[in-house]
Amino acid sequence: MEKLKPFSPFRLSALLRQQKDPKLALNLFLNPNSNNKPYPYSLLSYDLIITKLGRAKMFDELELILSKLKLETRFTPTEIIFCNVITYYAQARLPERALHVFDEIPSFRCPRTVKSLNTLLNGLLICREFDKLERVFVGIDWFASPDVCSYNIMINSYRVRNDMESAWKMFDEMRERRVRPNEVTFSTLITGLCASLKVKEALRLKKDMTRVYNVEPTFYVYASLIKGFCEIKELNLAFKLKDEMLEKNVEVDSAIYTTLISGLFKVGRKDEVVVVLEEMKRIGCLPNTVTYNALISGYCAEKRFDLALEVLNEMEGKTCKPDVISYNVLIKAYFNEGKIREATDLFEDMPRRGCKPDVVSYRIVVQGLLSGMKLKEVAFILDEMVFKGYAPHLLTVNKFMNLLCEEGDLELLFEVVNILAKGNYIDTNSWTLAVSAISSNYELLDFHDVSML
DNA sequence: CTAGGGTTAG
Repeated sequence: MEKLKPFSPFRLSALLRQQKDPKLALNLFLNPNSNNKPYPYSLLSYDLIITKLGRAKMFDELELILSKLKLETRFTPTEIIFCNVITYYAQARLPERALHVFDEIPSFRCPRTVKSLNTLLNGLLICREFDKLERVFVGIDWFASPDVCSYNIMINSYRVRNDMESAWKMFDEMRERRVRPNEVTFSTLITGLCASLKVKEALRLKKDMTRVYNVEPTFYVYASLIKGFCEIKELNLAFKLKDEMLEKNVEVDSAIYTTLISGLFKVGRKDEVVVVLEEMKRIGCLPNTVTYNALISGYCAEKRFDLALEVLNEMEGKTCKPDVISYNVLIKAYFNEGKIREATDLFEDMPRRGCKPDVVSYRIVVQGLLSGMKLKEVAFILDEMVFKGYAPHLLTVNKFMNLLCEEGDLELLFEVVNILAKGNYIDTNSWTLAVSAISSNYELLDFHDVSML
């Protein structure tokens, strides 16, 4: 085998940067030369390989690199490297390892600041480790003095738990400690208020943030408020906020417009939807697939299947193609209206139209056929589903098997048991039910193989 | 990659 050529540290970094495969990058990193002299790695090459291994969740290999880095004496690693590692562990839901990395930072001769502390706080929030989060925050002064970002993470941790009272306590504490709230602080609080439908209160806070704290509302503030007002059916106020965004040159994107469109449908003002679409066109905001899906969903709710189909067909000629959700919405709506034929036709047409049905599509079809008492068809779809490795919904399975028992269709029940057993999709209760139904009546079945039971 | 948001299916 040809020996690997030695690389200069500069060349090694360049090669690492362009190597997409993390395993090959690791090989490159570990074997940069053919002689046995210690290799003069650069900090950049460490940074590159750590990033690649972290993104690939190759944590054992990452730890190996870190242990090498710990022995380096020619330079001091930057704190940002450890921030990255903490975040990789957090995203992989490994809070203990994230904590461990934080503890180890000093042993790399790297000073720990509020930056890595905040990364750790946010990592614990990502992992939903609220107790650990609180414990770190309470002892925070031992490491560093909390800044506005630390407080924002804590406020957000209470917001995700719908504990706005504690969020406000944090807000008070930060002011006592002379940490000035910023636009993130207010958008987090406003989002929390809107989520608990205290939209008017949220609007008041938007006024106060400018008047009292001299912080201008951001895109995030508007997005939350518009959603909030749509939810409480105050469409006029939602539109007023959108106009204010345009006035203040805060970018209005298609998601904001989509919120407004679905809001209009919800209050039965579907005639105004076209006006919104025209405005989007006028200001150069292109509707995306989600916008069109909102239209399909809205028209379906109005039982205007003709219009919904029109949108779907229009999408097929556009750059934003219909996705699996477009079809699922329409199929579900057909079933709800008892239009079983239309629903199954569209479902079966999906592959030809270039869209693969997903587990949700199958669940919708099973549920729909079951409601329509198309029991043989349910069994057929279940078979296809199990073959594709999609898990049927447990409650639907139980309902179906119960129904077959009640109907006394033991033959079909037996078939369904065979299908579902392949994917191990039968729970204990349904097994008991099926076994007792079939075994107490097996002489009625026109086949004899019940050995599998 | 120290912090925040909104849209469509189940």
